[in-house]
Amino acid sequence: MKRNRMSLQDIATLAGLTKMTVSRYMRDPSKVSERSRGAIDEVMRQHNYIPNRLPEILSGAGSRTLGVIIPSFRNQIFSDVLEGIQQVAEKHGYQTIIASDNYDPQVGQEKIITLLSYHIDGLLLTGTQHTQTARDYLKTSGIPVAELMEITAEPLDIQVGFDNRQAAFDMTTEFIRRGKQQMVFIGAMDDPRDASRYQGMTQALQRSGLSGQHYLPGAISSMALGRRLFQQIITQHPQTDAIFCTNDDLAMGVLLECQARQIRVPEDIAIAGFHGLDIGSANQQKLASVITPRLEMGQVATGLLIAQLEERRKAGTETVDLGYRLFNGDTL
Amino acid sequence: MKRNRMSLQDIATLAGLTKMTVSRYMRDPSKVSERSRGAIDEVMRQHNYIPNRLPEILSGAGSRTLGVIIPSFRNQIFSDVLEGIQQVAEKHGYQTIIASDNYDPQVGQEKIITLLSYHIDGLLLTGTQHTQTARDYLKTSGIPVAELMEITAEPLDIQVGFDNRQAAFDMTTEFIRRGKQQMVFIGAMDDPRDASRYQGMTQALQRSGLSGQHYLPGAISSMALGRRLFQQIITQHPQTDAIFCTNDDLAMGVLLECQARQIRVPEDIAIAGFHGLDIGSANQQKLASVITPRLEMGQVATGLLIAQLEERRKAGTETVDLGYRLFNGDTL
DNA sequence: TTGAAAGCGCTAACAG
DNA sequence: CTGTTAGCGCTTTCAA
Repeated sequence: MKRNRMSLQDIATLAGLTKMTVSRYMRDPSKVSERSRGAIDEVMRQHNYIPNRLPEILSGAGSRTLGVIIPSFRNQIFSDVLEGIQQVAEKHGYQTIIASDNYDPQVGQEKIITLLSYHIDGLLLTGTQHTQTARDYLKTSGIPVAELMEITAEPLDIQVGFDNRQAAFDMTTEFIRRGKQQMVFIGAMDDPRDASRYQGMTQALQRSGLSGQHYLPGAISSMALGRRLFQQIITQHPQTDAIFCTNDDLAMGVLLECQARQIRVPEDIAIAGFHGLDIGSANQQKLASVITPRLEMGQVATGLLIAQLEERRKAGTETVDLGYRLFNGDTL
Repeated sequence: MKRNRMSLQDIATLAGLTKMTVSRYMRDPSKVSERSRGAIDEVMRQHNYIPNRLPEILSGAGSRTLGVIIPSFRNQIFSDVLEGIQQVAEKHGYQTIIASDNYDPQVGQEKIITLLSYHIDGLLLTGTQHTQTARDYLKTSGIPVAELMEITAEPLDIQVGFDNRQAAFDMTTEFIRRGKQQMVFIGAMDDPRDASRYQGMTQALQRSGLSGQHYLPGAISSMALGRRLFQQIITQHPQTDAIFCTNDDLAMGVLLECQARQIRVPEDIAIAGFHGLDIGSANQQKLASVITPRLEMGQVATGLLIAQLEERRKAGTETVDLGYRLFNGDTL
């Protein structure tokens, strides 16, 4: 019932050896004599020794720990990415320390510094929007960084994502091809991904001499939010014939509200979402969406990050575009 | 571009002081002279000093870090709990290290030991099913542990949850009150919560001289899974008139499949889910469900855990039952 | 107000 | 095969 945990020294004393022998045993039992092994085995079994990773990390060995910062836990998108990260990290024996920044680069900066103070070996970030201070710290730290979900011209190190702008451009083009003319974009937290998607839509519209509206609630997406926003939209812009949402839950909310109002989808109003979530594809009337590789982004980014760490090469920058797929469903 | 990060010593040398003075400055700038303060300020600004938390933690101060183990990131239930944990941890200046055990107590045991080796101050676990070895390590470590999502007779320290069995009992009673006789329970990963819920249903049925079926796919719940299982159920037990699911996504899958098959809900088949997710309550036909306090469980458990840590009292065990609410919706 | 010494628990390097 | 020494970078304590 002691306040202090058992140390290697304690084990060694109990086994009549020095901590060095016990240390060797821990890393590779075959490196100590049969005799010692038995003695240590016995003591260990009785005392639930908890290894202490800190001294080793403190003396400059790696920590086999990756930092992860996501905007929010309450968004399935990032849960999927996290799952991918965990899978690969676990496979390679890496721990993860996860923090969330609530979509705020300033908070993100603090989290980055905190994670660095724990001696993480590498860092996975969402998006490419970081404060200058954060960039400075990251450069000083010298650890490899992976940015997920977006592709930009200037990766810090590793970048794994897809082209949000192009995806929205393509989906919008599909709306137009089907004769829709009065499009509205519904965003959520107004993060850079939302912005790129809106930009893509605008560009596609412009190419056809059209223009569109947009709603940026600055809130986390949900079905309830989608319903609420659609009520607003249909009042303010009754001529709307197409709605493109930055997330499938928003789009499902819109779809349900259309059903409630006897608005025909897609004849009166066409709807598309983003990400290709279960919620949309399992629906009776399948939701059109841009299917994104969320799990894969986590997996690939973590794999590349660990590869850099293991090979101890600080390779040049590396960008992987995992692409996306348009799913037309029944709402387009 | 050095491989080694800057230490307090380095800063001190550059500022013409000793590391002790810089250390004091870091904790409280008013504890050093105006002169020193200026010198340190200046050096700091130029070098992005990253504090090193390890030495302090190593020498026995707390780490202000909590460990968290959840079954999976791909289940909104735990994302909500996580969010609650993060909110409170952040407010009190605590970091979290999060791991997932894929619903496997054996994996959970490993994760517990790993987290302990990082000197966490406290630990939040999902559920109350732990290996004996895990229990031994936890006791030896002496840190306070919070168990979430369930209420049992023997908490380790803190337990924050609700009565899964009673909740299912109550919901089943409601089914029966409405004349349903042929109930089927759909579980997911067959974790102890699933088991308690199934038990609650069985008890309520027995009280009325009824019995029920159950399906335990051993997979993570999803709408698609719900649809698939319902197809099986309706084939194998065509007389089924009520379906109770351990999660709302499963229930929504069932509901959609009913719609596809022109089965009237709730007249032909009544449906209820569990947790009260957006997906069910935002639906046109509102899904009956047991509404659970997921965010609150995370918040309350973390608050209690931190309170114990700050007061340095290893209080006796503490159990908080946050309850649940039945929502009858339109499917009952 | 500042400095010097000791120590947290481990492992790398070197000896025996 | 096993032991000894030194050191990672802080903070605590004691001293000046």
